[in-house]
Amino acid sequence: MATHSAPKQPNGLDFFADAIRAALATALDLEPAVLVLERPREEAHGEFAVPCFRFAKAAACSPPQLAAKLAAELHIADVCATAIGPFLNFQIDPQRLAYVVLSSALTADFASGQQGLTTIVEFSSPNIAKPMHVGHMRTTVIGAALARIFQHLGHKVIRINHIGDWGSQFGKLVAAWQRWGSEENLQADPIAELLQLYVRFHAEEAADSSLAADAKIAFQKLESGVENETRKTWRHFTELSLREFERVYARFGITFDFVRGESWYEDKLEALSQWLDECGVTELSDGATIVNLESEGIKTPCLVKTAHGTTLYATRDLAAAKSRWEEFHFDQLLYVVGAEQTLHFQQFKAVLKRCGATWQERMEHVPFGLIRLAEGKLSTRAGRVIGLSEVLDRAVELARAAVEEKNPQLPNKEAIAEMVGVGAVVFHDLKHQRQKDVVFDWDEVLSFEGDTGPYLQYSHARCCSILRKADRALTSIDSIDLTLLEGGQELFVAMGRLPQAIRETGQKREPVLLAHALLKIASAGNAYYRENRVLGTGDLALENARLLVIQALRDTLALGLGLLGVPAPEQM
RNA sequence: GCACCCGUAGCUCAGUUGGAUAGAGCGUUGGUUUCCGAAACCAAAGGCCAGAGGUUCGAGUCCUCUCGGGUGCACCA
Repeated sequence: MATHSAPKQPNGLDFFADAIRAALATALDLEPAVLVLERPREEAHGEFAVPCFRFAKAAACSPPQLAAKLAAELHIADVCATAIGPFLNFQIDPQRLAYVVLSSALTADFASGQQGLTTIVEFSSPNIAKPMHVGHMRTTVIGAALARIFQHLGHKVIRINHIGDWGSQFGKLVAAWQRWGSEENLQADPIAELLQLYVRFHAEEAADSSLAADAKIAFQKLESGVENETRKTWRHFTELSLREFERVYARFGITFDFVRGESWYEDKLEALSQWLDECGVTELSDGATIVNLESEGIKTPCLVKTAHGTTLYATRDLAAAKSRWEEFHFDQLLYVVGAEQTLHFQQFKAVLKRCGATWQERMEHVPFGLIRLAEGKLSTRAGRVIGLSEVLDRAVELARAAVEEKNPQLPNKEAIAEMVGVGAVVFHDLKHQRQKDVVFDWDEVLSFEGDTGPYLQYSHARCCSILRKADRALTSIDSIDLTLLEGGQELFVAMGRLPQAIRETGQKREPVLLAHALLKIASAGNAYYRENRVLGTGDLALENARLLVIQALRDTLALGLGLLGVPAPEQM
């Protein structure tokens, strides 16, 4: 399975990187693919660097000698090679760099690719009957960003929301509902009522053993497949919850191709059990059905059925995986799920491996670190939660105040505040490396200055503002005199690196790479239009040239923000 | 007890698959607005990359151990 995405035409700095790699490969008699172009530490040294240490031995000379030799021998169009010690640096002709980067940035498929790969991203996956809290933020935001990025890279992307709508917890919920439920409260605020029931169940469970027994029976009734009162209640809860989730997704601008709860795979569970038996991997242990995984180096066996015959999380995930494979024949299936479930994914992949399902290699757990509060781990039961809507509301509220203060004359301030607030929250999440735990800090999430979503949005809005004031049709790049552009090198390089950043974001499943590439672009952009005034210079040719840069910058920021899921208002 | 993840500036984080003098933001200090938007820009100060060994031309990055934080380890999801 290929993981690299080749753009239709090398764009941005890839255009030069490919040429450099090809020339270097010929000179060193190597495959271009093995040559990794690095970035010189000093920007003044050029756009690309190749340390010559590893090639020196084969060339029978010292690294500095090799670097010097290659610098003298290589002839690459519009690229100048120089040696500094053992480092071979490449500088792109500024004129040519500006042309290539600007023209690629102005095309709709900038930094895209074309591949027929099918990528499934499973993300968000909240549990019915509980509110979405900050803990759901990471999977939702990271998953949605990865999905958009793979789509941009040319994959056929299938987004699946694997709603937690099945399992013994619903037996508990139904049992609690039958004892204490109030239809009136449920209508008024469904999630709050369901949450209250859930919390109460756990509070009273220890003192009243009949509760757990009732819950067990309720789930058995649910799993029996027979239409009954229990099932009706469960379906009602599900519908109410989904409606709540939809509201949050709408604010994030997220849609799914399939909202398939665990229950969707209900009728596939029996066949799955049979399949596991046929594969000869199941065995009984203390009454439960398990798959021993010691042969795969995993000590804990995978439980696929409880002693009282009900299915488990792993059972349903196995059924889901198999069903997806049969339906989509995916090239990759990414599970954007918290790192605390690493063992679960190792186990259930190992089960499939034991069954001879080679396609399990295409499945990948994309783990992320926990969001914790300063007071400790999030806990729905303990009431230690911050609702996702609450976070968004507070961010929007602050954004509203900021807009009111900085730009009171704007029309549709409310819509802009929503975009800024949501953008701040989303970007804050994507700014962190996936695997690291995040301590939730209101001040940080709600900050609009520095390395933040609103900073990127501001840069974008500034470009929009300049273009709006110029109020003219953009001249074609080929009729523009790019020699008039003196500065901007840093900006062009930053923009030119976007294709690589997007590619790597996909390969490493790490949105922080794109986030940082965008910050660099915005920062270089802010410096650019500060130093190079666009309008009112009295030189029309110069204005048009700079306007083109602003247009390319705006398009690039809009592209990147769109991929991350940060809204890009034209004014703010 | 075993396994996995994390430890970089006062704080929050990057660090180009092992390369050149470790970079941003916040905060601190100082500067920039008769000029396309100051949610911005410019500059200064701030580091024994948790600690100790090892691997090699070269280590924040790889290996081993120690310390500190987090997570998981059979009928929850």
